[in-house]
Amino acid sequence: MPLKETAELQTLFATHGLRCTRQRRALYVALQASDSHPTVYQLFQLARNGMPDISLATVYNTLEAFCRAGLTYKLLAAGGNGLNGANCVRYDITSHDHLHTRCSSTGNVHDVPDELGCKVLERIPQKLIRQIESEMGFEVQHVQIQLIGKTSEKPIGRT
Amino acid sequence: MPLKETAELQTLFATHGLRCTRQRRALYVALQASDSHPTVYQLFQLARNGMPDISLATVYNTLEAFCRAGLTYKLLAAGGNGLNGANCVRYDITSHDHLHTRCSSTGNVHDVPDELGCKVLERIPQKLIRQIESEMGFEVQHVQIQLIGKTSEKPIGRT
DNA sequence: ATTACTGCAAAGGCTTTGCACGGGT
DNA sequence: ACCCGTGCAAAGCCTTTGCAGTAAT
Repeated sequence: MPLKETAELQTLFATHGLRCTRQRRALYVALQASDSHPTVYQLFQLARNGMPDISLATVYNTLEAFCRAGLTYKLLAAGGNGLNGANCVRYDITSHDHLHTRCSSTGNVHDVPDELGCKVLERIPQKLIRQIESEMGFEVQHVQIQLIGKTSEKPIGRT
Repeated sequence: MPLKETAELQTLFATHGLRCTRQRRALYVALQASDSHPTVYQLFQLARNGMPDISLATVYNTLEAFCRAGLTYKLLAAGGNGLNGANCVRYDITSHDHLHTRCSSTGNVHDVPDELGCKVLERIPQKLIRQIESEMGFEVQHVQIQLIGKTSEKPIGRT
């Protein structure tokens, strides 16, 4: 999936009732270019590279708007801690199920390449999912698989 | 696995260098009795039922102590958002890999019964995991699978 | 008797919100 | 021209920490 150009983003945003601003383009592109599922603050830093006066509040607002529009979704334990439902959010842009690795030391999250991730997902029988749904009274919409462990080489760099 | 009695907890805590206090027993039992992976605040409320003067700080401290001792571990995106690494923690007491459901509306987390969860986990070929490890430079320690969706009946109750 | 643990309260840090200005439509 | 989105700053809330008293060993 190639990076979307401005014109394409214009259409995409318009379709979802969103205005096409510099900040939103930058954030969308940053999200799209990353396979590490940045946190709000990481996105803020990324965006500031080419846009020094962007506000952290804008990042929060924009990502919330993206999610409302269905352009992105919250990853991991979004929905939080039972009080204000506000914490520990990472954002993701791709909508198909895929695998993540998460380093238990740094908390960094990365995508597992699709050709490998899909093979894992394929092995999960739909029949079992249906069985879980009926036994638990739960309707499964997505499957998230995280591999928890440690980065053994190739340190991530930034941080 | 039956609920642990006080004497048993005494031994367990001692083994891990922890003192056996009322508060810790209550929290450990609450965690053990729950299959919904409570947040700190939920545990606080549970504990307050039989112990009205327990402090929220104690819940935080105790769970942190449990984790340091290896009695519990943090679930989901513990390790946070890149700034203070402090957010969105849920706790779990069982140490073997298992599946969770998470309601995208309420954020509530529940265990999938082992007899079903294990069948899913068994279907993931170790060979694929090894391949991911070598391609990504990552050492996999745990596999966490979450089924994201909606509770279709049996609402959880407390908001 | 020692000292780890608790409870209280204050501090710290992430996230959200109100408001006026600017930019997109 | 309209009004949504941005930026700033303040408020809100979760989590952590310091300290004196208490309880476990």
